[in-house]
Amino acid sequence: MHTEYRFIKSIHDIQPLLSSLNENSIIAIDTETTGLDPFQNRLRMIQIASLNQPVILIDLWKASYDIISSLKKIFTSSALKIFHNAKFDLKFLIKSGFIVHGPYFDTMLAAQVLSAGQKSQGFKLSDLVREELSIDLPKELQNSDWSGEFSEEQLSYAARDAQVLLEIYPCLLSKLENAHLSATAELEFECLSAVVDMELSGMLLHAEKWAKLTEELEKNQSDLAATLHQRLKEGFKRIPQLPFMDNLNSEQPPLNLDSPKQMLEALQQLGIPLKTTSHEELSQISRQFPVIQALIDYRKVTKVLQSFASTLPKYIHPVTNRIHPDYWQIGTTTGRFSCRNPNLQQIPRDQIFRECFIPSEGNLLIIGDYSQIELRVAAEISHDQRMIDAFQQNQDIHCLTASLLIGKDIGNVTKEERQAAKAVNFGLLYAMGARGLQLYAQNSYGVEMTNQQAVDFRKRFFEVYQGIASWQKELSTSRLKEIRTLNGRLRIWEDHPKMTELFNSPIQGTAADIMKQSMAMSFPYLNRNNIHLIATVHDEILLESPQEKAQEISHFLKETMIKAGKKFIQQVPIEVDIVIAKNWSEK
DNA sequence: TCAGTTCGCGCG
DNA sequence: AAAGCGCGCGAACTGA
Repeated sequence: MHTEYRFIKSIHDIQPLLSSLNENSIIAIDTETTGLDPFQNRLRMIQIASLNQPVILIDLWKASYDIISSLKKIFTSSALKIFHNAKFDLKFLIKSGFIVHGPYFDTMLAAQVLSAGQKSQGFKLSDLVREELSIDLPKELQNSDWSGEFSEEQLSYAARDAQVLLEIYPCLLSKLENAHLSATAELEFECLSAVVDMELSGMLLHAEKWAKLTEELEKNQSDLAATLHQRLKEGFKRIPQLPFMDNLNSEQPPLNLDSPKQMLEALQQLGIPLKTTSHEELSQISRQFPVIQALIDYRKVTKVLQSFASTLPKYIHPVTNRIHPDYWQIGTTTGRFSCRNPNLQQIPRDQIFRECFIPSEGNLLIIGDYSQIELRVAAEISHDQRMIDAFQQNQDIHCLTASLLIGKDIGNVTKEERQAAKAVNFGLLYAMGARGLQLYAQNSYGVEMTNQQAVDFRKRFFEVYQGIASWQKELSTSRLKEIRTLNGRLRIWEDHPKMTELFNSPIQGTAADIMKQSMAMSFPYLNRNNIHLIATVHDEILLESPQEKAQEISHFLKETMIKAGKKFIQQVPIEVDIVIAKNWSEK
């Protein structure tokens, strides 16, 4: 494959492209950098492809002032800008001082939207080119070095990567239209700037506080390990013929407390009836066996220690002193974000962890949280009149469920009853069984219920919320193999889906649509005011704002989040809780 | 030995 | 008839 290109030497070489730009222009942009980290590595080359023109290549390290200012004009023009994984290029462009304006078309996001959750790989540029153009791109230059002189081969590959974007774009565009996925893709593209800002901003961790916390947890862990050993030993003393006895008395670590396999074996030998050592099974018998409670306690602290406490500091960036995770816009089959390196979306809720996430000097956090968004979406989608009425009358939905289930006046519902109803609401919405409900209520909300109670609650729930019941009934008899969110986001299954997945997908997915809409809608204003998005956790947005602007910005965020919700949800009001805080634990 | 899988568990 | 869904991560475990 040969690509015509022009290596820009002077302002005259870039003039044809610049002067041909208008609001209908379409350009494809790719960049080459000296590495993957926008804070430590440098943007070297920019390639721009446009219709009926050779690809232009600009060596940023040698570009004159004139060329740079031409580039600035190109990036802020209203031309459609096509990228593959725009997030990467945009981060480098912004760190290099460029302002880049949409509209964007991201070929990677487009392909992911089109795949509708059917595959998790195969979104590399070369994959798309093979699929859309039936062309096998020659192998990428292995570890290509973009910090020295360019070879002819490097230049030609660089140009080619920009050129093919222009060629696969119409294919992807028409596929999106045919699949009625344009709105979904548009929303993803409109989100891009917000996601870029979020990754560049990252979050600030109070490192000293965190270190102290880690120390305490480590002490805690060794105490709990000792307790667990002690309890195991006590158990085996009563059954002295068991082989583990010797082990436990020796100096060597008797058995690996972290090994599910070894623990299962040991506990079974103690006569404790277990099939696995999952928390679910353990929690049921923790009262009868002190050793089980000891294992649960040990595991809890071990988990947070190895997953968070000891690993998080490794992610503090040497340049910014902040943590910059990777967000994946289509990291999940339903449309939610996923987050990695580290996954800030699963920092324990416990105050001792979250209070370590703080704003920088002179700033405050603004935390916006959609209230019961999935239940509101469910009411909207299922048209359940009782649930819709409840939300419209601003009733507490969990109290309402409690009062309806137990036939009590809504004002007399106790805290415990509300907790139980919360479990019922969230569980049964996605068709949890009675057994599951019972365990879920216990584990998530500390609510004891008998199996019979769970069966009754389940029955009552569907009598009371008939709209939910008939919506589920309709779906489960439909034999559908695909389903959409309220923004038209599609999920397709290869085989017949589990009903539970079919129920959950449009609800979780619509909530994700709303979150993305709110990010897209709020970014331009935030950006103008120099306010940064610093995280998003499914139904929650975090901003960092100078103290003196916080009031105004929090008001704006709340209104924008509600406005975003209203775009998809009309029958039910959207509620957003806003907090201005000195750390992440204040919610 | 090492890549891939499973278990268990943190979050929403 | 019965059925929680969506992730990422670390350690243990499996298989060639």
